[in-house]
Amino acid sequence: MELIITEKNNAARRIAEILSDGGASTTQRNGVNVYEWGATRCVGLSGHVVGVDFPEEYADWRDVEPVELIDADIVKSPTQQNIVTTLRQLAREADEAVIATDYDREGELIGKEAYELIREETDVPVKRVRFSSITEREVKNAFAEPDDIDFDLAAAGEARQIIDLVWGAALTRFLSLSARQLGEDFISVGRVQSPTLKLIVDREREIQAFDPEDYWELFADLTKDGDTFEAQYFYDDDGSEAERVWDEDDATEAYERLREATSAEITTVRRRTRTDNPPAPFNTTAFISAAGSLGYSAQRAMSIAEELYTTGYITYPRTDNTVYPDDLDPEELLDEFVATREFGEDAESLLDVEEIEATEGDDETTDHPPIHPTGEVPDRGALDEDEWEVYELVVRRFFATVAEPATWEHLRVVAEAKDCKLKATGKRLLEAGYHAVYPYSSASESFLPAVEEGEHLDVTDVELEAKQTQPPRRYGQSRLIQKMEDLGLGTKATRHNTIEKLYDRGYIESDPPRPTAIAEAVVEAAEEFADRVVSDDMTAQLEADMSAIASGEATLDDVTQESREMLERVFEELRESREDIGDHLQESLKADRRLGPCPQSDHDLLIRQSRQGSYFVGCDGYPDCQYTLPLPSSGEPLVLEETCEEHGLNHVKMLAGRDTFVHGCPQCKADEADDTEDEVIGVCPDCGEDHGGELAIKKLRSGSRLVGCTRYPDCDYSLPLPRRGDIEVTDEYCDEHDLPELVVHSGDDPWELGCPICNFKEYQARQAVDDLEDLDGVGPATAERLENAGVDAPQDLHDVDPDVLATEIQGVSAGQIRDWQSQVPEVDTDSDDDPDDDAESEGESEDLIDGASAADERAESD
DNA sequence: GCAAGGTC
Repeated sequence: MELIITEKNNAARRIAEILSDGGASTTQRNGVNVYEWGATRCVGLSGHVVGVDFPEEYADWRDVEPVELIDADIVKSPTQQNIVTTLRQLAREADEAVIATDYDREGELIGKEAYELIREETDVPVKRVRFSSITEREVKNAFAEPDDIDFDLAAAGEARQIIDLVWGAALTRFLSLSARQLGEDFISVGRVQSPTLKLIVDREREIQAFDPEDYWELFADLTKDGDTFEAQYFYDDDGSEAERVWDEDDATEAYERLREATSAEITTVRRRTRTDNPPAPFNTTAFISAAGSLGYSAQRAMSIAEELYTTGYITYPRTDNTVYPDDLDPEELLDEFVATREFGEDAESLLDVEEIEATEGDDETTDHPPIHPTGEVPDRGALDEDEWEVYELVVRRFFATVAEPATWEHLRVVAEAKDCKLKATGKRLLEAGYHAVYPYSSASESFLPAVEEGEHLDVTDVELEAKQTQPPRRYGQSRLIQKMEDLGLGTKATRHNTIEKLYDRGYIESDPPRPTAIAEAVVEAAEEFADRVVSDDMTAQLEADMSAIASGEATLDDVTQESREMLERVFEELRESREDIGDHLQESLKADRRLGPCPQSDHDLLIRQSRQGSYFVGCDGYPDCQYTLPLPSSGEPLVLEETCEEHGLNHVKMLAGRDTFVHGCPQCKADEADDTEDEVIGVCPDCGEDHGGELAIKKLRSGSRLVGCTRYPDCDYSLPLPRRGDIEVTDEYCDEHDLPELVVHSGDDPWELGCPICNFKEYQARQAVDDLEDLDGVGPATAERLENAGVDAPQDLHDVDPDVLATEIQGVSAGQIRDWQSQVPEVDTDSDDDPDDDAESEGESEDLIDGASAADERAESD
């Protein structure tokens, strides 16, 4: 038997299809797809299936001095047990193995990892095939002439693994221990994340240090035959044109002169035709950047692209390549779009030209083709709105790369009035070219009337504008990813994750990202004691070392030993300053939680955490000052830059994934609640009969709203209400619960929430279905199939027999169902479905409802 | 529990 191993399942499936001429069948072993035809088996890994780590005795951070990690052994162990087991089983049955992982350095290492697993089972020959795109020609050619694994190249990748682990783990533990930050809030450092963070911190330093300068600009309206256009004053500054006037007296003088002018003489008219070339094919960075200008975060853009890739609509989204492979025939691909409603016309217009030639970018690599549509075109209804928008972007980018250039006419006009020079520029699109199929890059025209030299135009309006120079702008996510690529930081597959990691670690917040105080402190500490780890030099050196290993000029041991010695020297410096560093880090962590002055003492209010883990606002002067304010019960609080004018407190944002919201000033929120009367809407279903409790719309000091019992805290019946919007109590009543229907007014569309009990029940049902998608390997489509089969919530999985359910649902194996079952903790379900049972634990919903609950109310009376 | 790199 011949065994073929690829880097991912998708590649295995397609290679099997090609080599078997469509005759391969799929079976599952240990929940892993294996493609079979004749005497061949093909299996996909999931990237690295083994990982490096320290031996177990180094696991406890408190027991081990961080410096000991430098010379600790490093062990490899399976991280994807199912796949490793399957690979071992298949290896035992094989007479020959072929490694067909991706054609790049990491692919070589993943291939070598597979090789080592195979070698533990058998001595059969192991070959290596390389191809840059999974097309029939490339794949068949590669398999016709197999090569050997490049062990030097794989060793280069291993050196990276070792150096990253040793530096990252040792320094992360050192900083975390010195600041006494052990649990979840450890302080991380790494070769890629830290220089990326420094980029953001350095930019922030520039912004902080920026000293704005005053300047003035002058504009005059010129009119010809009723057509008016704006011209800007300029002067000669050492041979170059300058528009900004730095001296106020000069500016007013020019202004006075221009105001006296009634006409201006055109002295120069210059026309030029400019060619505007279509963009290069998408690699990952260019794609993220284009999606960024449509409003998608890097992370979101990539996750949509991955979804489109796995469903087969676009090619592999992680690529450095900007040159289409020879196999790609643009005409053939365009043909696939001709019959479609959305793209038909554009595709046809592109096919209209004599010869189609695609653009090429500067980067040509062997990893994968540039991102382009596969030619399998989805129905618009098969995708959600975001997916369609991103898909259309990829299609149109491909269109643009095979379209004609655009041409522009640029017109520049210079006029003179009272010895003052004025200029204006206009541009007109002569040939739309690629803009006709790619509406994302700007093609806006600016109008100038046709004027001739020597002509006199009326000066109708003159304006003097006082301005200030602006600090540099913060990097947006896509700009940051671009910078990372320029500096060689991270890879196409990891850059967006690195940025996400900085958010998760509390190093940056908002978008564009702003560094927190702890981020600044970490960068400062690293700059002083471990400059390498915040510099892109470390990556540059590592790349050079890896090249040396790959070419045989150096060995893995040489390179890792030298790196370890360098880290030893860093630790010699660090040892002395451990306490100072720790103090500084702790002070910065506090600064990130500081809101502003306490109204009852000279101290500051801070965000604090109760012993039960809930967040509240408390005074730094505690226990002398015991002033507190509540915070919402869901999410992690984040201090925003913006402050409340009335109380001088920073606004607070509650981070809770999709349900993140801005809470605002906690003092304002508490005051609002104090000033709002409860509004009774009906009888409490729990205690109305026995004790006369009533339900009322309540506003809590934590900012939440709820429908709760007036006998609180004796009765804690409650239903959630949305956080925002005005609530209208209508005179229509719910037959079942005898409560008024509610309508929420916020924005343009009123939201008919209805009876609060009915609403909450629906919300819980919806939530349960959504929770299905939180299981690994369950997407929207699978969730729907599960729901149709009667699994409405993750808990329901415990009531089914995997073998039976697997026969009912297409494409789902019993193994997968068992895996999902293991992801859901089994709890004793309360058969009583009284709506307030779960009110306390429910989170916030996607549309407006929030988890206002009895827990909130309790928190305020504490 | 640390990194960065794969992939889902």
